[in-house]
Amino acid sequence: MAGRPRKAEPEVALTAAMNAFWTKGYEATSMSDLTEATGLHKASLYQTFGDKHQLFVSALKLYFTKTAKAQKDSRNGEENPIKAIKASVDSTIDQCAQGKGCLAVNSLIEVAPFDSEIDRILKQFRQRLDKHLASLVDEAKKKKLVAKSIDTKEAVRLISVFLHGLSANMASGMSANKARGLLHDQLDLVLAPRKKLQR
Amino acid sequence: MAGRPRKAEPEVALTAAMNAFWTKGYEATSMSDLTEATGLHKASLYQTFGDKHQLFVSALKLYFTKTAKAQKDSRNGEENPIKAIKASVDSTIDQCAQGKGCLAVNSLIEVAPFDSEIDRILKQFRQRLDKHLASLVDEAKKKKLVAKSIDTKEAVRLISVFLHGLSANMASGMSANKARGLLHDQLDLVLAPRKKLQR
DNA sequence: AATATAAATTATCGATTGGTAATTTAGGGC
DNA sequence: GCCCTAAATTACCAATCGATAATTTATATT
Repeated sequence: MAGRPRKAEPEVALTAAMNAFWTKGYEATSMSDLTEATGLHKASLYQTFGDKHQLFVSALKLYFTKTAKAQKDSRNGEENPIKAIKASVDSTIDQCAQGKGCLAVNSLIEVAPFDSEIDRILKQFRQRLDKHLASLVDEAKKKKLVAKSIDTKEAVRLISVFLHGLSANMASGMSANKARGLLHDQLDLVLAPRKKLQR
Repeated sequence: MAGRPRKAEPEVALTAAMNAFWTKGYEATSMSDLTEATGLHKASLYQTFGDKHQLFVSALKLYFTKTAKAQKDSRNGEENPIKAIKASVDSTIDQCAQGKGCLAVNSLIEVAPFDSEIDRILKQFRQRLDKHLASLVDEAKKKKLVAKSIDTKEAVRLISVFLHGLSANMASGMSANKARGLLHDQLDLVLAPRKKLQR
C-alpha cells in the first residue's frame, strides 16, 4: 500500500510556503524561493500542491484558518465584550509582524485586483472578521457598555478599515506597540465617544 | 548640434509608465508592459530613464508631485479649514482609482520592505501629507472649529492610517463614494466628537 | 525476497525576464 | 552638399521563470 515516507507533513511545508509568500509577496516569490523555504524539491511541490497559484491559494486558506483560530482563542474566557473586542483586534495586530504586515491585506493589494479567486477568498476572510467583530459590538450594546445609538455595521467598518491601514503601516516598519496604541484610540473613538467627552 | 527629434516628451512616457506600475504593481510590470504602455522601445526606455528600478523611482516621484499639486489645488480659496481638510482628503480618495488604490500605499506594501530607497521616498511622501493635514487642523483649532484639547499629531495619524486602509479597500473594489462616506465619518469622529454627541 | 506504491530526485523544457551592443534614421549647423 | 549628434530601432544575450517527464529511492504488504 504505502510508498516512500514523506520528508515532512504537507502542512509543515505549506506553513513554510505561506511565510515565504507573506514575506516577499506572490509575484516576487519564485519556485526557487519556495523550494528553499519548504526544503522540498520543485517537482515535489508540484506533486503535492499543484502549481504556484494553487499553492498560494492553499497558503492563503491556511493563513485564514490560523488567524480565525487566534481570534477565537483571544477571548479566552473574557467576560467583558469591550475587552474581548480589544483582545480580538490585538490578535490581528500580533499576526501582522513588523516589516511584513498582514498576508491578507498584502494580497488584497497585490493580487486580488487581477485574480478573482483570490479576491473571493479575501472577501470571505474580511466578512468573517467583520461578523465576529459585529457580534462582539452587539454583545457590548446589550450589556450597555456601548451606546445603543451606535450603528454596529458602521462601527465595524471603521475599525476594519483602520486595521487595513495599520497593516499597511506595519508592512513598512510601524511597531506593533505603536499600532496597538493607535488602534485603541480608534476603538475609543468609534465605540465610546461619550467616554471621550466625560474625561 | 541636435540629433533626431524625440517621438514624445519624456514626461509623457513617464506618466504612462507610472500608470502601468500603478495598475499592475512593480514586480508584475515587465519591460514589455512598459514598452507597450509608453510606446517606446525597450532600449529607448533604458537610454532615457535607466533600468527598471530607476524608472520606477522616477514614476513614483512623478506621482508624488502630482498628488501634492492636487492636494494644494483642492483648497481653491476655501476659507473654512474643516472644509479644506475634507477637500484635501477627498482629493486623495479621487486619486485612488477603484481597483487600483493609491500607488504610494501599494508600493509601501509591495516594494518598500525590500527597497530602502523606495522606503525613504514613501516616508517623505507621508510626512508631507501629514504636515499638510496638521497645518489645516491647527488652523481649525485657531478658528475654534476644532477643540483645543485634540492632539493634532494623533488626529492626523488617525486620519492618515485610515486613508491607508481606504486605499487598500479601493484596490479591491470599494467605490470612491463609499470610501468618501467612511472617510467623512472618520473625520467627524476624530475632529468633532463633541458634535457627534450633541446631535 | 518480490512486488506494489508513493514520495524524492534529477534532468530538462520552452518562454520570458531584465538588460546591451550595434546599427539605422532623422534632424540642425556649417 | 556633408558632417555631427541624438534618438530610434533591431538584434541579441545570459539568467531565470514556471512547469514536466523520467528515474530513483524507500517503505508496507504479500
